[in-house]
This record gives sequence, C-alpha cells and structure tokens, in this order.
Amino acid sequence: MKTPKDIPEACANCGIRNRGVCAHLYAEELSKLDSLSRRRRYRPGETIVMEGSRGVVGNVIDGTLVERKTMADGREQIVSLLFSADFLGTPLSNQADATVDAVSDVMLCTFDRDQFEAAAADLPGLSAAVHEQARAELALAREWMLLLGQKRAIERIATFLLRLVNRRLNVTCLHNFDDLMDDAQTLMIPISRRQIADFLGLTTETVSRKFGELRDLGVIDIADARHITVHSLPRLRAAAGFVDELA
Amino acid sequence: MKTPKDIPEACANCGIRNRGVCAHLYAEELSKLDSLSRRRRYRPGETIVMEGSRGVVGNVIDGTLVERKTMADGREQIVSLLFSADFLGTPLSNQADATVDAVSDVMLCTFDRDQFEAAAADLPGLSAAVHEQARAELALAREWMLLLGQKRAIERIATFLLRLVNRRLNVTCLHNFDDLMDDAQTLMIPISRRQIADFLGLTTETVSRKFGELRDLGVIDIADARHITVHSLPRLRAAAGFVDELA
DNA sequence: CGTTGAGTTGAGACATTTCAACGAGCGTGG
DNA sequence: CCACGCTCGTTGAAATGTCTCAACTCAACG
Repeated sequence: MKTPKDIPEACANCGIRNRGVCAHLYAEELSKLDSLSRRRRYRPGETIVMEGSRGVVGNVIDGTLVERKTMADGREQIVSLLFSADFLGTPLSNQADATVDAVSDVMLCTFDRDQFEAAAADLPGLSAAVHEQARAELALAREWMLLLGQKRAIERIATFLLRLVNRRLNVTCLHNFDDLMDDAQTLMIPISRRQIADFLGLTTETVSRKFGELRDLGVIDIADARHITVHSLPRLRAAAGFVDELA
Repeated sequence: MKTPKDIPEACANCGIRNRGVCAHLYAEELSKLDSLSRRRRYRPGETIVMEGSRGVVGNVIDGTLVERKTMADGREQIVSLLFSADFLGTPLSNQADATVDAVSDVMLCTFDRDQFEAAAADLPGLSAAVHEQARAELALAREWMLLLGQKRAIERIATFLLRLVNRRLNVTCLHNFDDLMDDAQTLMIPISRRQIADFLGLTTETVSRKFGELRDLGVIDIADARHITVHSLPRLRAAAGFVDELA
C-alpha cells in the first residue's frame, strides 16, 4: 500500500486504487500503467472473453463476473467468480481457459496485452501481484475441487454462503473472522439460482431445496432469493463440512 | 532449451535437465540454482508436505506424487498428480494448500525456500517458468472442476485416461496429437483404484465398474489393473464428453 | 392482461453409493 | 511348503441422494 501524491487522476478517483494489483504500485508505476489503460463498460449477460480466445487483461473496477467452461452438449461449470478489485485474464498465456461473462453492470480497466506484459517485465511489483492472484485462484479452484468431488448438496450450499461471508469480511476488512463468529450477516447473493447451480455442480431445483433445508435448520433466513441472513457462522461452518459432526 | 557446456555435473546427468523449469535456464543460472539444491528420496506412501505447512520447493526428478485435500471427517479429494519434471511447491506462498504424498519411489531436487525465492528474483527465466507452471496447474484444476461438477462417472474415467494419454504424448513429444488419433496406446496407470476414485470424486467400486463398461464398449482393453490399452482415441474422446454424441 | 423468466415445490426415475461377499496376489511365520 | 492375514480389485444387490419432469407462483414488462 503506497500513498504517493502524484498518482494519475483516473487512479485517484478509482474505487480500487488501494486494492488488487494497483495497491502494490508506486506513483510512477501507476502512471505508467494508467497511460496504457482503457476503461470499458459491459452489460449484464455480455460475454467479455470466449474460452480459447486471447482474451482481455485488466482490473475489475466494479461489478460481478463469472468464468465458465462449457461441454460440447451444453453442460456448464462456473470455475470462478470475479468481483471488484479482482484481476481478469492471464498475461503470459495466450489462450483463455474459460469464457467470462458480465453478470451485473461491469466496469473494467483494461490493458493492451502486449503493453501490459512489457510493463509487467519492468515492474516487479506488478508481475508479483498478478502471479499472486493466479496462485490465489489456484487455491480457490482446489478448494472447489474438494467441494465438487466430495461434498453433498447441502454442504456445497453452505460452503458457497461461507465464501460470500468471507469475501465480505475481506472487503470490509475491519474485523477478523473470530470476532464475527456470532454476528448475524445479511448477504446479497450476487448470482442467480442457475449460476449457483452451475457453480456448485447441482441443479436449480436442488439449490432451491437445500436453501430451504438450511432455513428449516435455523442456520439462515431467506428474505428473498437474493438476500440471505446468516444466523450462526459456526453452524454454517458445520453445515459446510468444515467441522466433524460428532453426532 | 539452452545447450551450454559448463553445466553442473548433477544437472548434466539429470533426467529432467531439459524439461520443467530447468529447461529455461542458462548454464550460469543452472549452476547458481544447483548450488542451492539438495536431492531427497521418498518412499511410496511417505508424506512430503502437510496441508497448511510451509512445505517443500523443488523439482520432481522421478516418481509419482499426489496432492490431496482432506475434510474433517476424512473424505479426500486428490487435486493434482505430479510426475517427473513437474515443479512441487508454491514459492511466494507460505502455506501449502494441499498435502503431498509420494505414490511411488520419488526423487526430488529440493531447494531452501528463501534461497530459491532470492534466486528467482535474480533469474527472470526461473520465476517465469515457475509462474507458468502455476498457470498450467490452474488450467488443469479448472478442467477438473468441469469434470467433477458436470461429468458422469464413465466420462470421468475416460477423461482420466485421456489425460494419461496426453501426458505420454507430451513426454515422448515425437508426434502431434492428430497423428496418433488412431493408434493403440498401452498405458501404465500410475495410481491405485482408490486414488483414481479420490481424484475423480467417485468410489472404488464405481471406478471398477466403469472401467469394465469402457472395456465392454470396446474402447479399451484391460490387461491388468495397472495396464490399459486404448483402442481408439476418438472413441475415448467421445466417451469423455469432448464431442457431442449426436446419437 | 397475457407473456416471459426466475424460483419453488412435488413425485418419480436414475446414477452412483453403500453394504456385502469373493478372489487374487503377496509377504509372514509356522 | 502351506496356512494365514492383509490389501487391492472386482462383482452383486439394495439403499439413497440428486436429477428429471412437471406444475405452480410471483414479479417484471410490453
């Protein structure tokens, strides 16, 4: 987290200038990168990158995106959710391994791929930050492999909610996890039931039913399809399979 | 692929000196790295890294390893297979996201973590190679998310076999994929039925049954549990769900 | 006000798991 | 040498969790 004076105006006013890869750059580095950047807006449902194409490189300034892989017969698996401050795209690789869609209105801060790679070669902090993102993505992907390969439907739903909780805690960043163990959390679900199903390897019907079961168990409240209140994080963690139920 | 003269003796005799991260290093870089390296042998079943620990950094010279994640109640998911020339461990991260076990006799070329990271900071080719490995791992993990979330049991088995075929083609590296589409391939299965099950999110019984089904379909022959002959790659690809069956 | 899409709920179907038995290989010790 | 115990892999029959198919509600919208 650098706090210089002469940062570019676009960056000074940017909601994520102290988050994501930009947080690791000095003023002059930020200027250099800013001169290469171009903002672009996308509409909900718009496809930003096609699997197999060269794809876009840039920061997510605002909005929600999904990365998904598709089978020949149309089955889909969402492999990643992207939010504000996440980095989109794989510099170094010339082939996107998933299709990227905007779920909400999305604002990106994009770069020309070659220019970005040249800049990254000059700015150790930038390339380190990008690679750190890739490493974090890998850890998340493996966490999800455990979910998809081993967890039952209700555990998958609980794990998904837990991930949203953790994300919110990381963003607000004011407390640590244990302090909030007993606080009620009201969550905005950023994606549809269909997208949740494709993310968790389930069907929309099962997603709906398991949300209901978690409600009946008293773990959550469902205000509407997009708004969930978590009553007890420990019980949500138990439902997610993170603690052995010695029942 | 550099071909210098004054490479360290250990590297000159190393089976993977022209593969993995070492392939991208000049003689003097190789020397520098070699001076930091230490060979270590592991026995089948031995645990090399525990999930959550700092872990080992190094090259796999020879042998087969699995990376796995475990749930509180003992359920396991294998998230990666490592073979000769693969890179083990996550420099930059101080927490291994999975447990690593030797499946066969394993020889590693390990490095002190801090020294390796310092070396990587000096050698752009090295850090690029390590990051490229991480990127490739991410692509594989996402491929597996699609498998675990969407594919049925027989497709998972077929995909697994296809991955072994592809690996063999990459290693032998003499032909391209299409040239071998119709060739019979005899594969050595490097892991047990239980490990296959944990890799594919199935049970050993289902793995056994689906191998039998692929045999009955005439796609493969089963010499014994560890040796499979692939009769038709196109049909294996179809069984794996990579082509839409317009039946 | 009819249409459309998203979400929920129910009943039955189905794929995979679970439970159980069995055979082959293999080292150990009598 | 054979009996024994053990693990690994295979096979069968029953149980079960999730999917499929279908109906219905609700809100948004032209």
